[in-house]
Amino acid sequence: MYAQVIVDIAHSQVDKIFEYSCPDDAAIGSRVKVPFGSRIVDGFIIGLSGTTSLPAERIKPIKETFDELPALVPECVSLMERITERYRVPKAAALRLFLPSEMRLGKVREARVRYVRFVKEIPLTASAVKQREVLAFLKENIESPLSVLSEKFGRGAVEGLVKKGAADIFSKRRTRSPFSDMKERAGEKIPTAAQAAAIESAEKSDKRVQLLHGVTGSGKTEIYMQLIARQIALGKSAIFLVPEISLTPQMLSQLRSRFKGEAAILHSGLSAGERFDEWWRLRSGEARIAVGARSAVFAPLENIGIIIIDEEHDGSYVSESAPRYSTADIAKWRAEYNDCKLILGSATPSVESYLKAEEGEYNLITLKDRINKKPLPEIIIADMRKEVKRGNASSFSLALREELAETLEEGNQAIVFLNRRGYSQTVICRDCGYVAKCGNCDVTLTYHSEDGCLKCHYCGAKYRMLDACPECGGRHILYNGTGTQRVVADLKKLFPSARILRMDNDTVSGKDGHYRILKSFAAKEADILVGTQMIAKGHDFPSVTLVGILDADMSLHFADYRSGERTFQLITQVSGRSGRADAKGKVVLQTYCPENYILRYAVNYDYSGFFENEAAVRRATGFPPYSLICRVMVTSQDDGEALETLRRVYSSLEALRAEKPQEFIFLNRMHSPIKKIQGRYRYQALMRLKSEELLAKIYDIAVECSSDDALVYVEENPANLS
DNA sequence: CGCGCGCTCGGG
DNA sequence: CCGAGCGCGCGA
Repeated sequence: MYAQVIVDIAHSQVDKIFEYSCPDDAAIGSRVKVPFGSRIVDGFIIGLSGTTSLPAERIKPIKETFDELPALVPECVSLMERITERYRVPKAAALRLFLPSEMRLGKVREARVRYVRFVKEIPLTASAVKQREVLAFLKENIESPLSVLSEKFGRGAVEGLVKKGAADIFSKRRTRSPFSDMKERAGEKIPTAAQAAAIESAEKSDKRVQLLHGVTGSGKTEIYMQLIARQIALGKSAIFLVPEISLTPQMLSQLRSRFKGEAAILHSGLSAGERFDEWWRLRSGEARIAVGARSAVFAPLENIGIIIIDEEHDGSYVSESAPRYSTADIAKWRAEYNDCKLILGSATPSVESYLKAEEGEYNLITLKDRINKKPLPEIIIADMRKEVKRGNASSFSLALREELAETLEEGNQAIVFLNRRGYSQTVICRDCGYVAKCGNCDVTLTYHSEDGCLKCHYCGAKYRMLDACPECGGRHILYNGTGTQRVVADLKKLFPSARILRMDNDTVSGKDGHYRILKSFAAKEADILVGTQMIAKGHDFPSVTLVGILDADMSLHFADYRSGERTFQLITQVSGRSGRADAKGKVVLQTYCPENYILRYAVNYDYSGFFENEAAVRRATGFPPYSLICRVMVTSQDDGEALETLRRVYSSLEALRAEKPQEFIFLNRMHSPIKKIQGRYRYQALMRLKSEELLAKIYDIAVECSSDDALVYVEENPANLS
């Protein structure tokens, strides 16, 4: 028997299939060790054959096979081919996506627990009191973990018995089940009429992809649960994807209570061992529901009955390192392979997805009401220009202050949202205009009051706060712009007795940093939660009746074709946090341009109005989804090398344009807006293309121009152009 | 990717 | 004449 093997070296030069001889029981998908040149490397069997075209003397045998069950399910081979074709990465790089990283590095093995078991009765001397006790215990219980026995009777007694042959030690695989200590809530709910209709529509539709557009609080989660439960009942498996930040304990406990051990959680908060065990539970069939962020789309499941992507518009579904896959693409391929439905759910679908639904490619399912027709919170616009005129220079409008006071008085909770970490955005010298910047990153530094230093939000570097301007020596240092830290400080002054929590990248450290904060807020240990982006998503706080959005304009003025879409999504998502239980919710939206059409639609919860307008703008200006924006990034530690590489990239692109001028709407090259990040210089070629036709060739150019000194990569419709 | 081979250049 | 340095191609 011969095996086609991909060696686990992600490099274009060894990106080919090698043939080895193997035992007849070898299986496709197995991880193996093979001799390769002068060394032994890991590899994957992706095919088997009885014959080979190579001369027998060149064929070497596979050294060993790793797992009793092939790590890759058969579908992986076809997915791997699609990934390599679409994103132009080596086969090994594509295959690596299917394994938890800790498995490849061989760092984690299965966790094993040693057990002691009863073998036979033996005579014991009168003095062996402890051993007699152990033996009696074992006869009663047949087997028991070694650690338990050792603690109870002492290690010596146990070992004595083992030596005498009365007991023996063996080991069992242990599953490090995360969240096993979580309280379980009530199980099944009865779907509302609207939910039942949505479920039926999704199941009956003849379209592969279902776009579930439901306002915040319309009960999408329950629909997902029901859809999953039905597939599980049919003996199939399911993948449920959520943005990393939505993997809250609430959501996990809901899944656990509903599906018990059938659900396996894959996310970055788990320890390596936990992730490894959860992964194997899926692979072995012990669990059939994979829940997780982006990478869980590669879950080792067979016979998939449904794939769900919640908050489908969320930016975290695009990988930011090679291969820069789009989760929806992979999910579509898997849905095709398994002939099952893909559900995209959101309160604010991406313009791209909604357009596909309108054009009939996706089936559109709409939930226009909250559960029990609870009203959506009222959004009050606070015109900050008037506040300034009125002499109010603080970050809080009069309206927000009044609403905050009222909320606190009533014993309810409030969320204050703004999209800036730290205390103040920039530190400027008033004398000469000097702005403090990071040495590695060409980015302005942010002042953080708690440690009294300047931080770079791109590389995390810390600098000492300036006493004087390094340029002119002036001592008039100005803190410009407001961050979360400052908002907390200001709120404390306004409401001295209020308990305030802050949640942003600086306060959520470690494995369960943000769970701790959210849990504490949910337990009403604080009255006001101040935070960035990360508080916007899917959390359910029944006592929150007020949401303040401090700088709704911030994201609006970004030089990005999606800034309107993002702002709309953000306002809708954050507003959705208010008034989820019985009390009526309110939202105060502070802005300097209340007449902006995006804000108008957001205030009225008018998604279709927003969509029609936005789509018309995109069509007229030739922006995605009516075109494809493509950026080829070049980065290098050496400025000259980066520039030289960009020149080569650009001339190849120009050659491509000469071939197919009608495909290019636009092509240019430039410095990246941020010239340096983490010590690497950045240049880019930016283009707008009519279609995806030339994408493969552009990826090829990137691969060709990439070298040891300069990294070249392609981004499709990049989320930001920094 | 990591290795070995062979070619080239420079020192003695 | 030999040893170090580098580019290339190979691995099954």
